[in-house]
Amino acid sequence: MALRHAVLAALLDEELSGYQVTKAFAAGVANFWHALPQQVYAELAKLEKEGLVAGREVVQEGRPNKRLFRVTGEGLGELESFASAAAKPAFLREDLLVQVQAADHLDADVLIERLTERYAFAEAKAALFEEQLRRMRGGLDEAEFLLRGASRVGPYLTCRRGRDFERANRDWCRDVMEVLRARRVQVREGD
Amino acid sequence: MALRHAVLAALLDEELSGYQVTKAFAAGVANFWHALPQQVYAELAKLEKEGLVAGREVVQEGRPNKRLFRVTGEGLGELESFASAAAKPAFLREDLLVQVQAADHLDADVLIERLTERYAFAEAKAALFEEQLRRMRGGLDEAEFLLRGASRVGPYLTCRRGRDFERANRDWCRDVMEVLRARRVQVREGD
DNA sequence: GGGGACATGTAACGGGTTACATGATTTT
DNA sequence: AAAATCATGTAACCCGTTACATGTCCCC
Repeated sequence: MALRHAVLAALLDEELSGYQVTKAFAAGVANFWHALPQQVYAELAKLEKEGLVAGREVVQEGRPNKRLFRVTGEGLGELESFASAAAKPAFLREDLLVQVQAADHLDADVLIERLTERYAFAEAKAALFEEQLRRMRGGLDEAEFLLRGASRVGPYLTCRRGRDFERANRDWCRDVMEVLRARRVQVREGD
Repeated sequence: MALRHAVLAALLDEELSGYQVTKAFAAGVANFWHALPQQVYAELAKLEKEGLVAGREVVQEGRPNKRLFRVTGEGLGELESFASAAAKPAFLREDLLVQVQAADHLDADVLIERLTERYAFAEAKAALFEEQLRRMRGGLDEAEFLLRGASRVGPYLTCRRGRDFERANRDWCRDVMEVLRARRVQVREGD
């Protein structure tokens, strides 16, 4: 039941529409949680009914009207009690890990295709995160920003975790490919 | 729908009972997937009905009888076609990330408690993985084992990913705590 | 005698994913 | 003219989690 808290956390620093929240949670750039648009809209409706967020209609010209949401005092309380309870650690749950687990029984070429794809994805996502971090830092170097920066450090720290996660995925893909290629050569020499 | 493939992958190298598979998937040490006992038993039943695994009754003395499962030719085919399709990349989905995202609006002490807990958990899990890796390597150093080792490298490579994931979690917790503490001091100086 | 391993499930619930739906406006 | 962006949902399904259930044997 952490989606509700993720949505609340996303709304802490600025008033956003459901659409903007879904963009923050978009598959490619989600830095601290992931959710589909349908989930976000449903969760916002629930949160509003419970008084944890408040929405206001904004009439627009040239594009559809929208509803902007902000976190209420009760909403912040909900987040506080969420942070007071022990967080459940997450597990790695990647299709690719299952495939590599079976590596010794599968065709190496097929696996290398999968690893190449994942490598590219991880590289691209890490670059996106890196770009976001650069923008958040502004002109400051990281230590300076984290210690004395005026802006919020929470989003920066979660984004950094996202970047490092994808870097680790990238490096792992690279290493696994190296091993598979080396062993394939090994097998040929053994013939 | 990757649980079925995770179960198949777990059975590739040895015949196992449902209970042994659940142990392989146990929360603390799951190196490439995570599943609860109920899921494993249900999945094994389905896989057997579909002919992807074959079970045989083993009568035991002094403890309950058990059923050992092995992957059939069809089961291996299923895994092959699974590996042929593009794997969906996973997302980080950690309660703690949500909590840190909201760090600037929450009590630092409470967050540091959460981070300390997660740090200890990550450290312990990384150590477990490291121990497993050491056992798999036997006497060989890693490069030697991966290149010329006779045993299966798939499980080793996924376990290494698990270890590095938890190390990254640990280091991130450490860094975040450092930032929160430094900024707390900063705030006091600003008074 | 109690707790932990061994061994295998059923049932209910809730959250996440997939598919579908609508409609205006801006960009290519 | 087609595709992408803005903007918001409904409905069905599957999977994962939580809670509950049962019984033996071994070790402290």
